[in-house]
Amino acid sequence: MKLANMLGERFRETPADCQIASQIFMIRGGYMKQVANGIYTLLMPAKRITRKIENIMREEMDAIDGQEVMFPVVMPGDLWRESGRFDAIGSELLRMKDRGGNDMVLGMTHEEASVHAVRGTPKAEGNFPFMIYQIQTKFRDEPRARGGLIRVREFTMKDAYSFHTSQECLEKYYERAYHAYERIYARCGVPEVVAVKSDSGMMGGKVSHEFMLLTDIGEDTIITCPECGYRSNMEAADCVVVNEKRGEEELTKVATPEQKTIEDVCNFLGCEPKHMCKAVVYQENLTDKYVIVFVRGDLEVNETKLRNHLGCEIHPATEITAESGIVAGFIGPVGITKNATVLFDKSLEGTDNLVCGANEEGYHMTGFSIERDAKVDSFCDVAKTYQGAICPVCGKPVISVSRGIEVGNIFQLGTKYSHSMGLQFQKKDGSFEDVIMGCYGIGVGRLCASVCEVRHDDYGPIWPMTIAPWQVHLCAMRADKPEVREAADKLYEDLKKAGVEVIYDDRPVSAGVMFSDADLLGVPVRVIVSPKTLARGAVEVSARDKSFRQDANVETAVAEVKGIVDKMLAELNNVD
RNA sequence: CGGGGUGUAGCGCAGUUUGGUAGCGCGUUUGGUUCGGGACCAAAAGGCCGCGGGUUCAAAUCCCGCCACUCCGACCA
Repeated sequence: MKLANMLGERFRETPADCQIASQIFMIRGGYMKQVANGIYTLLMPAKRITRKIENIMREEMDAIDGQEVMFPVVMPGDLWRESGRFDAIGSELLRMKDRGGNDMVLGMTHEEASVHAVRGTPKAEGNFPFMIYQIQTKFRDEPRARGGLIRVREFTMKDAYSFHTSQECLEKYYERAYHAYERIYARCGVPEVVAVKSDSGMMGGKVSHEFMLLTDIGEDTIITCPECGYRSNMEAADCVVVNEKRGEEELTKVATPEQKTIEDVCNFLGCEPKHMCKAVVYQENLTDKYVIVFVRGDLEVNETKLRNHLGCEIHPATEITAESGIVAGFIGPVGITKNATVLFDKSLEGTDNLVCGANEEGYHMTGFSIERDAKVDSFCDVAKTYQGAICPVCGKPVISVSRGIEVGNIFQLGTKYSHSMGLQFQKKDGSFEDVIMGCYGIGVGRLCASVCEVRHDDYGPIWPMTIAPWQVHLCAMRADKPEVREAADKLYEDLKKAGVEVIYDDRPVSAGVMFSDADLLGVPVRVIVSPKTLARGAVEVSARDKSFRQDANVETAVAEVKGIVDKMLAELNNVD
């Protein structure tokens, strides 16, 4: 490909709307163009990268016996009614009507389609397990797309669905998929991607993992234990604390006028946040019923865990009415209203001598001891863990909090979809049972942008050889000189003949322009032909990551460059 | 969905307070001189000033409405 003829403009200045490195470089480098909020056209460089990522995924899915299929983008609403998700999912599911007035949906995930594809034909136990996958467009009407390809509304996803006759079989296959995922990330040049325990959310099912690339621009919060290797998404992380007994005191009501927040009360009474009992008020979405969560004063509520504990959607209380008996700012466990669900987080277990609200405007209690003063049937785990908290696995107080981008996930779905949609298999004794499912997804564009996020310098991306848009960037400097033109043109043709992917820049531009465009395209190997190099019978071969820079003889350069490319490919592809 | 910001040439921006018919840098085109990290000189092309309505002799500028993009938050397989 000649750079001069390639569609896509490279910019010197950062477009105003770009925030993060991958977005800046992919816009500035002419990889893509935004069409609407969260919707992009991928131009040649980005398309070539994503095609290579897709092919790696294909190879790894095929290697675990996946069968590639293609589900429809547009599906009848009735299919989604079968699983209950037509009504359960909010407006990120784009709904529309066809000419006959029938509800249709734009696919945001394909569990329903996969069950539809599998069911109908009676399946014998012996036909299991199997996995089907596709690489296809998804549309999710995100409330807030941002960050270039990291979070978009329309994107390409590799999604896979496996079908089993037993939990053991699912677990065995889940392990294989997990391993295939590790290979995919390693081959794409980001072996540092880690799997973390995750919340299953609307997908249903129990066991699930997210594959995370740790970086500060990530939107997920990741909990890791450097001692034992425990890793979890914050949403699913257990919070473990130890409370030391302080010695019981008498429960006493004290005046705390206008002191509503933890900080206010601590300053006013001279106590520490961890010696307070904090109340956080939510409401159930459907009923508006109040939910009061008591948690240790220095901690926060993990709303995902709370949602799972209650089994319903909740939101922070918008308006607390007088009739509710809830005195905002002064809520405490003693004499708490009956008009609310009251939960105690286990961070309060074993605490004594705390400060809590008195359920009366302008008053708090001191000397509150949880076992003595509150009748707690059971404590639940709904607190957010924190930096330095106790690891729930090894027990050491070394929990670390960091940020990550979710570049893939795997779920043990169980029978959620097979049961609701009538997908069963026939056992040897002739009876029927629900099929057990797993599902496995990776966003292609997000992975591409994520790699850029962690593989770039000040001048542009540094693409790993396996997914680089081209393998070699050939620069002809002073192509107006016949000897340069001749040598560079020949090199271009010979490299192509040798099976090397080359982007060829023979434009009559200055060295600075040529090099900065090459930096933006991030091709791992650069070959420069110039009067200077030809004078010594050579071309210059260098690495985008600056790991080497050397001369190659003009006559033998093709074989040498091909050797370098193959070596770089092999280093990434030879995983475990 | 709540709160901010911005829409002027392909990109980055000024002009809006105080109304007078649009400008700068980069890029693009042409000619010339340069030539290993975003060169220089000269000439040129390129704009329904987001859209609709209003006020006015006159609107990029003032008023009303809408739309889009964007940031923070809520939400998120």
